[in-house]
Amino acid sequence: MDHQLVLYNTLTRKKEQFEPLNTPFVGMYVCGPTVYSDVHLGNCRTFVSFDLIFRYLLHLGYKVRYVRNITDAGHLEGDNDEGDDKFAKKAKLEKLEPMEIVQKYTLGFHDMLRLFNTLPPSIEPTATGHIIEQIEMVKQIMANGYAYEVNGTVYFDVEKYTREHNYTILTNRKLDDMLNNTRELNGQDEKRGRLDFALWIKAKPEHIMRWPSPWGIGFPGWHIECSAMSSKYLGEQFDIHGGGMDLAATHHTNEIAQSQACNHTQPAKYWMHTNMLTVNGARMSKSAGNGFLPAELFTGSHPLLDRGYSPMAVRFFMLQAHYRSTLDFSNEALDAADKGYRRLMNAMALLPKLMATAKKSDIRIDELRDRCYAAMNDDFNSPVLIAELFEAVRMINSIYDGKLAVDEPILEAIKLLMQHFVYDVLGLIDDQADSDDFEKIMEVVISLRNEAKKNKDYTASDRIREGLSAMGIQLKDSKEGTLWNKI
RNA sequence: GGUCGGGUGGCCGAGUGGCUAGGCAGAGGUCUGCAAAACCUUUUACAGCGGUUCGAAUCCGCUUCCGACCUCCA
Repeated sequence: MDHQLVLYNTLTRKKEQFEPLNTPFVGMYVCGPTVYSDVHLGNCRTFVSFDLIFRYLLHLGYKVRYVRNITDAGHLEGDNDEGDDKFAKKAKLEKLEPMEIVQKYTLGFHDMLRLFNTLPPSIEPTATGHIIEQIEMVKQIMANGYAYEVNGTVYFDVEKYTREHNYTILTNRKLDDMLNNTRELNGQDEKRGRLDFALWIKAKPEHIMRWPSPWGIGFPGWHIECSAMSSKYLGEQFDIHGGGMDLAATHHTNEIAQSQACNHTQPAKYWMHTNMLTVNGARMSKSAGNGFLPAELFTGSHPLLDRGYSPMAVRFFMLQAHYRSTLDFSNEALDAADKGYRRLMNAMALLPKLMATAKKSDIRIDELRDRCYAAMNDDFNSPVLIAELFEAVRMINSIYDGKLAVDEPILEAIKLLMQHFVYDVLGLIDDQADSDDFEKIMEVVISLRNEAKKNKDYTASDRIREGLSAMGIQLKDSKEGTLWNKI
């Protein structure tokens, strides 16, 4: 691979040269959603971020196997291995089977991500589909001496693990502080150590999602599924493990411990964490009730939203910030992003209309292309990439206006550059593209208006323009002809 | 309380020891029947206080404010 891709590794807390374990193959595992409720915009940001990463790795020519799980079992309300099962609780609330809940929100999740134009992962395994693998992994961890069973529940022995390994390697927290700050053990707790977590949980009689195991009827703990499924599909060691930053401290820390205890190896070479979407400075979260649902986002039917925004405008908004920075949501910010997105798309629409007129042009397109790659190679810096692409937008507009002359090879290079970065890497598409029929109707309307203009019948031409404007179609006259777009 | 990350112009958001990020908004201009778009020019910055340095928004220290994680969340 001829590139200098550098990415930030949470494990080492610095940017590192990206060197896959087995070039050109790349294994990437990303923690997917727990499908017991609608995804909100914050969830989507994470998956859009990893979509950008996936797309860029593909663009560089890697053969990427992208695995993203669906958590459909074992995720309790309290992470201290207590509380109700999320699916059972929701099922009771909606008077449905737990798997109906899973199906409903899995479909909703897929619909939402399709609207954001994310590429589907190579494999999307579910926790319930891998109970056997999880049981096998728990057995191996026990055999290796890092887990113990109490009354049908199996716990991971964190204190034993810390004697040989660095449990907090991912977050660099001090174990003593964690021990002092962890919630008091309640009376009925069976755990030996307060940091121990459940690998397998005994099902109470009323618990619906249940499977037989060597320790009795029960269900898997939340963390074990990712360890079991990532090693099944990507091997005991793979390249990239990703997820939201909020997962690093608990979920990913436990994943590393489980894999290490089972396979005697670090599961992933690079750990990547995406930052949170915030609203008025506070994290968008399910419990805070400040999250937006798809329908609310698109229609603007939420108290915090002034109007609706298209999924592509929102994707552009997200990509204008770096994935490791928090991104603050506001109507003003979305409005600005929407306009910038339209400016970019209008330039893309102009691209096929451009003509090479010069024998030789002095546009330095190769320098611009180098800067685009440099931006993405620097830890997937999409905001800088977008800034560079706006350079190209200005070029495209100037060429169209006849203010800039371009020769054939350079014009082709510009087209290819935009194709690659706007469509392939950023994954943006024009959400206002219309059917051929509609395009043809508009051609007729515009030619009628231009005839009226030619005859200086401005009353007629303005009536046409105003009529279209009332429908949300904006006309733009120029020497080269009349363009239109929807507002 | 512990750990970590931030405070950049009207808004969003990159950058990071010396060279205009970019988008949106504002101002002026070119073009145009008018409008819009486009193009050109342009105003407003790096939380505060010290220190290092020829030079700091960028490094160091202190102060202050905000956020995240430590409890379910991407």
